[in-house]
Amino acid sequence: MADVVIDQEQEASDTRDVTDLVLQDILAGVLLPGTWLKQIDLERRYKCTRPEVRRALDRLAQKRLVEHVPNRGYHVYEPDGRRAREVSEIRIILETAIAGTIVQNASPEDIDTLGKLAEHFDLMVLNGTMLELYEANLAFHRRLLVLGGNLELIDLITEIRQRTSSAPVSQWRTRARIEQSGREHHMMIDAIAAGQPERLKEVVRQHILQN
Amino acid sequence: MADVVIDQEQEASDTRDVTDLVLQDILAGVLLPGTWLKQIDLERRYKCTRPEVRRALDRLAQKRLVEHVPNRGYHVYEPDGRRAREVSEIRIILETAIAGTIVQNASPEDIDTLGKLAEHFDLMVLNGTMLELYEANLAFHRRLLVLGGNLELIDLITEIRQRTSSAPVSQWRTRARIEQSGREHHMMIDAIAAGQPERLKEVVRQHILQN
DNA sequence: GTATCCAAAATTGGCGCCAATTTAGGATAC
DNA sequence: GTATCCTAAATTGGCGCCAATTTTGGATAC
Repeated sequence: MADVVIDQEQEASDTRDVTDLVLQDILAGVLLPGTWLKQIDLERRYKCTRPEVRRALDRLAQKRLVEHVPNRGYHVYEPDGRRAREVSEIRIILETAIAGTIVQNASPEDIDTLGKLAEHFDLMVLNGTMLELYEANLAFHRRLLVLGGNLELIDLITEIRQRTSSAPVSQWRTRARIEQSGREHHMMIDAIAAGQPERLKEVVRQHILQN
Repeated sequence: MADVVIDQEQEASDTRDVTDLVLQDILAGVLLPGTWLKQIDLERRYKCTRPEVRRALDRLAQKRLVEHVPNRGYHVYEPDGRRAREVSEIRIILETAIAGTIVQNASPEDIDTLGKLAEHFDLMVLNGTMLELYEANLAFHRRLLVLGGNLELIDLITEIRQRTSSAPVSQWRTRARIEQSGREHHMMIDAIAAGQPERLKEVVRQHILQN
């Protein structure tokens, strides 16, 4: 397993927490699975102190994005096929479960908003960075879930979604797949507009399985 | 909001983590909602150092069992009706979703094991402490979920189950309700033995709603 | 040439100190 | 007697040091 390579210093964006910064680098594929996260490296990389690094690592270990080996350190989790499959299954259960409510609650304005977010995603596919794309995707799905009316569920899905994304590169590698994701977003909106919950469920299922 | 009252010192069980100790005291209702968790108090109560206390508090805050107010401290979350309802809804979604798989996978030995665990729960209703009862209940449900075949799902349910338990006293207050829980466990087993997933789902739904 | 052992360097992780902020209590003014 | 301000005590939380453990590199023996 390779160590963290500090090739370029990153601007200290003081507003955001170190935990988020590390998390984003893992999700963006900058910190690859298996990478040992040495405290000194992170300290320099994110221009922060030792305790901050340790807090971040502990939190990420709690979220099971990194593994903690006592007296050895922390390293990014290796992709686990079984686990990824199980998380997908859970996501399908949760996200299809509220499809009915979403279809019921969606007003024309909501559908319009979703359309804008889907188009924003398409735009980021062409002109955005990996992170912007990731966030555009998150924004669309978050807005969709809001219509489900269960705030706790949104947090939960956001959380478990991060658990699989420890292999972001392998999942999002092909442009064709990303473009397909964009099309599926519009298919979801169409299903909602048509008032067809079953169709929405099917698209969501495919969307999660193909990610 | 009252502060932590240190009436009796607790034996230092060195094997277990401070986080778990605080967690259990919250679940057991020793640390009531609203209680301010002062670092010095916890330090003395659990015979541990300052950094250990802080790590525990940070973890519990991540799990949203306590709330962190910067420069003020941490306090146990007040019960939130909306949130409790939403968590119940999520639990119903997840636990009924795998009912079919559970019925399919359950062997006669599994049913036998479940029966023993259900009986153990009944026994604890009579002779056990609140914590033992809580753990007996957890053991039964965990064994049940194992039959669902999704390990990730078990962890997830265990996790979100803790989120509502911030009001353990109000939920488990009456003995009648606890005994009803015990009966429902047996009803679940019966439904599994009879190979009736729909009946299992219904019992699970009621079980969660009445908790 | 390869395996083993030992020592030095590096890394993790426990712990306590102290500054910054907040809270409580009392003195003063009205 | 009550409200306001100010001071002192208490609490949080940032930060760095140092011991314990692990890893690495090299010297030695076979």
